[in-house]
Amino acid sequence: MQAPEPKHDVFQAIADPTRRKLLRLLGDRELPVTAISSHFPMTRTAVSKHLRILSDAGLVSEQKVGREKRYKLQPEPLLELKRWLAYYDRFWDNRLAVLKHLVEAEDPADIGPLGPQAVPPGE
Amino acid sequence: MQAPEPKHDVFQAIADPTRRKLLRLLGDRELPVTAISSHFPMTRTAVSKHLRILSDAGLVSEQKVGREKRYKLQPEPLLELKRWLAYYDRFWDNRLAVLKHLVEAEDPADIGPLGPQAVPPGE
DNA sequence: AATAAATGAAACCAAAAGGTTTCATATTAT
DNA sequence: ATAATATGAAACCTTTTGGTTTCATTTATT
Repeated sequence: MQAPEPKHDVFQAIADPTRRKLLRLLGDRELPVTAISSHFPMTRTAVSKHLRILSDAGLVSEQKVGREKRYKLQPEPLLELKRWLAYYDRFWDNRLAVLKHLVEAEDPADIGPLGPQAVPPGE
Repeated sequence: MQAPEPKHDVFQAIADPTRRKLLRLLGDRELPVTAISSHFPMTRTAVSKHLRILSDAGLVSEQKVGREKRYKLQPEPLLELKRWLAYYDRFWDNRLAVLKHLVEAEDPADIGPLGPQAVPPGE
């Protein structure tokens, strides 16, 4: 089997502010197009097109339920962005490392029951 | 003094693959336009315009030296992207945490004792 | 002083992006 | 069966984007 090779890449997908808002919205809840579009100052069709682009980039998944199609966040492709970004860590010096920590700071309770040891040996 | 309020945002700036290549190139070395453009299959003017967009987003700085203008990476605005991205850490589960660790390849001692993050306002 | 080099601005162009309205289709409700 | 709802496709429009060529300006070289 071959990799899906998305039509739109994640960099382009997140370039638009509407699409970034969509991702935020669909992280919380799984929603059909009409419900989604009520949050935006544009037509349902326009929102639908944005969703298509996000879907092409693998950032949302679609599930058809009766006559509606529910969209939900699929965060995995954002890892590519994270990887791209990680390259530039080397350019941030110690002053900025402070900010970096503030920004990255994870809730320790949110790491999950397995904790950091969940990473198998041999990494 | 007021914040510079960039004309182009970082999301849009990195959406173009040429501009991402430019950032990589200018991380290593500080270069004038003509030297830069030799790395790209387009005219010097086109490269110059891309540099302008990166400059507007604060991602490169310009220094005039004689008749040439040297460009260099300015990584700080990428922190905004990193902050935006950090929001989605909560959606990656343990399976993906493995990949995340592979991808980030950070010293575990570097994770630090900081508490939960403040989710930034805006998108 | 004359020439060459490095650059940006301007005018222009084709294609892509972001939006609209209209229409067709599938599914549910009455 | 009929009507209403949810959606995508199509055609269309305007603005932005990514590129070009040409020209003017500033700064070296010879």
